[in-house]
Amino acid sequence: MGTVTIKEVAQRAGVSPGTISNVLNRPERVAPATRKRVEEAIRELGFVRHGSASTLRAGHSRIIGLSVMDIGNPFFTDVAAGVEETASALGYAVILGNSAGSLAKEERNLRVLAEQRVRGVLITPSDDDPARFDQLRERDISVVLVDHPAHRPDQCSVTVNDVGGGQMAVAHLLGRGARRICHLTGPLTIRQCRERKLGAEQAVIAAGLDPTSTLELVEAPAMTARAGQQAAERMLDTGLLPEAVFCANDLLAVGVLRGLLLAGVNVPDDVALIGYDDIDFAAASTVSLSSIRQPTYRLGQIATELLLDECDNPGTHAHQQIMFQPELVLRESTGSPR
Amino acid sequence: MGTVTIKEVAQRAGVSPGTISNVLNRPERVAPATRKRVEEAIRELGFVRHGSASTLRAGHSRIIGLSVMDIGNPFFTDVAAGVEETASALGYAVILGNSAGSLAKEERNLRVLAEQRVRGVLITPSDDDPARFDQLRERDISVVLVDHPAHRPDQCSVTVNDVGGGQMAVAHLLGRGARRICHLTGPLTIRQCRERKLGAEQAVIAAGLDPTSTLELVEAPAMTARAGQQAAERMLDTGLLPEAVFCANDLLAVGVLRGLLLAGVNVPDDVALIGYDDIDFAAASTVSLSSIRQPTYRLGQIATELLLDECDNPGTHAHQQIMFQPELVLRESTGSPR
DNA sequence: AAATCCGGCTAACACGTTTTAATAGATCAC
DNA sequence: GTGATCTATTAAAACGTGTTAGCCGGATTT
Repeated sequence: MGTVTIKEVAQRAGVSPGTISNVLNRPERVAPATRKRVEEAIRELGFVRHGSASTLRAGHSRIIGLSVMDIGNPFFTDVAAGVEETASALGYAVILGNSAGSLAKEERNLRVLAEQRVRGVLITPSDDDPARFDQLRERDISVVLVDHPAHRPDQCSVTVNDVGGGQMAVAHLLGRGARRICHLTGPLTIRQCRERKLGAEQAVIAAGLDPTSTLELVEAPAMTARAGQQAAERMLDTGLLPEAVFCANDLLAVGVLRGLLLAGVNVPDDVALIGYDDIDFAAASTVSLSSIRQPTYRLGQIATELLLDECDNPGTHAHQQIMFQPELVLRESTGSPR
Repeated sequence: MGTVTIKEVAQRAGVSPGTISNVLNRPERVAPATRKRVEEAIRELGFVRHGSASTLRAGHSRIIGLSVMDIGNPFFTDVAAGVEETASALGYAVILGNSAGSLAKEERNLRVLAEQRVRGVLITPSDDDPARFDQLRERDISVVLVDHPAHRPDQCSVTVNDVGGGQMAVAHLLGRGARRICHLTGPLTIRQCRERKLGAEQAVIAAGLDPTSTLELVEAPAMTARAGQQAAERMLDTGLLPEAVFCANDLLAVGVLRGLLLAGVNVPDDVALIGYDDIDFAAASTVSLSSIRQPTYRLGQIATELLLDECDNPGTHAHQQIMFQPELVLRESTGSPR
């Protein structure tokens, strides 16, 4: 039938099944001559190792789990690409789970991962409760937090400095001479939004200015282009436009841009505009968008490397909380030449 | 330690391990009273089934594989979301593989999936060679093709009518009175591009017009916004703008839009513009973009349902080649009110 | 009352691999 | 030439679950 086992390979090569296993897992322990014979038999019979049997005996699989909050968001997609490529290069497969912001779905995904006895889990948690992960770690499943800081020292995490990103953005606007800045944030229940806002405030203070008069906060109900356009329309209604707008998200920024351009406002001369994330579209917009770039792909890559190091070298592994620095990308929307 | 087995649950509930297995797999065969006792024991001990042991014994897993061409493309992301959600609801996990257009990576991904003895595979193949899938099917792994037509009647596939989509787009432009239309396509090695182009030509013929004088073909080297903008700049250089442009892709269309607007061309009054895919950004663009919408999420959903039906009911399953119809979405770039 | 049936449960083997302890053969020191 | 050391291989025992055949006791039939 379709299923050819280690035993048949052994018979074909004239050795015992144990030797086949050695060829597969510790090739250096087997004499070159027999190794060659075995490899030939494997090819002739089209043998492929039964991963489940392997996992059952070894106690752990060569699969890692990845649970993200929103598979539709380019940020997470880029992270996922980094994870997939890194894991694949090291011989690991990736099981993908999309929690879609729902805790119930996240729980269910983690349960599936536990059933599969995955080697480890990468997760961008929906909330701040660390209890769920302990449940996994009791089962010898390593966990690395992605885009979320670890609460405990014996836990790896990979994040990007959101406070620093907010600071950069607003410092840039201040440097261009803006003194009445609007910060259009997303829901402040989102940690990233809170920190970017904090960074914005710090930049104002660092410049020796008064935060309350310099920075006006507007909280959008969602981080979408539609919400951004609505926010822009409300600004226009008040009659007093800010000199610059810092959006917590490129999608918001794109919406604001559209709203302003439709009303005949000149960007960047009347109002300067900067977003966050540097999604592909930021560069392609009618007025190309200045933004804060995050090393998304690298985020996934490093998280995966940390996870697999923790799995493969449990003795020497040192838990790390890595924080990347974002990068200011200047384009037309804050007055840079294209 | 962390690992609690069926045996311990059995002891706790005062039954044999076989009964636990029955509770998990055929609950109706066990008396309500004992079932309740077992379920309680499971909860108390925090038992979770060992997926690999289960797979080994049962001969198949509760995992399906998904191999896509480009995880960064919103089209595939949306398909993946449909797959993930549908599979998850039916108790299946999804292993994600990104072939990134490389056949070698695709091969490697399929190998990993074969090792895991996945229940089935959803794949958007990089080329037209059907031999690779036969290799899987010999191992009792079902295969459903996504966004690619099946060559054989005993093979399921789910596609979207690309010829029809091209037809719709150009018919709409003709209906607005355009008689000099530019079709900006992507590389014609891509099947989808070839078919959309064919549809465009058919629409012209159906309107009783001459294809060669009505439709000008421009082939972009890539389907990106940058390539679109460059194409627009070349059109402007010639001095003779078309009355309308049909792009094989929204990203191309966004680039064209940017190029035209920067040159002071009015869209849609001077040049009408329509894209393909209806990515989120199409609606958010400065001049919102008319486009051809594909039922991406549903594509993933139906493909998954077909696959699991083929797995669970091998007797009654009827292989199907399903083709969805795309949908015309009208916005400002072809003159519709916003 | 004996024969039959049936629901509910158990015992035990099988799935394909990894790993440990043991074996046989070869090499080496003395 | 004898015993010790080392190398290449093997036999056999796990890993945790699913499944099959069979057992037991009570209910139903004749």
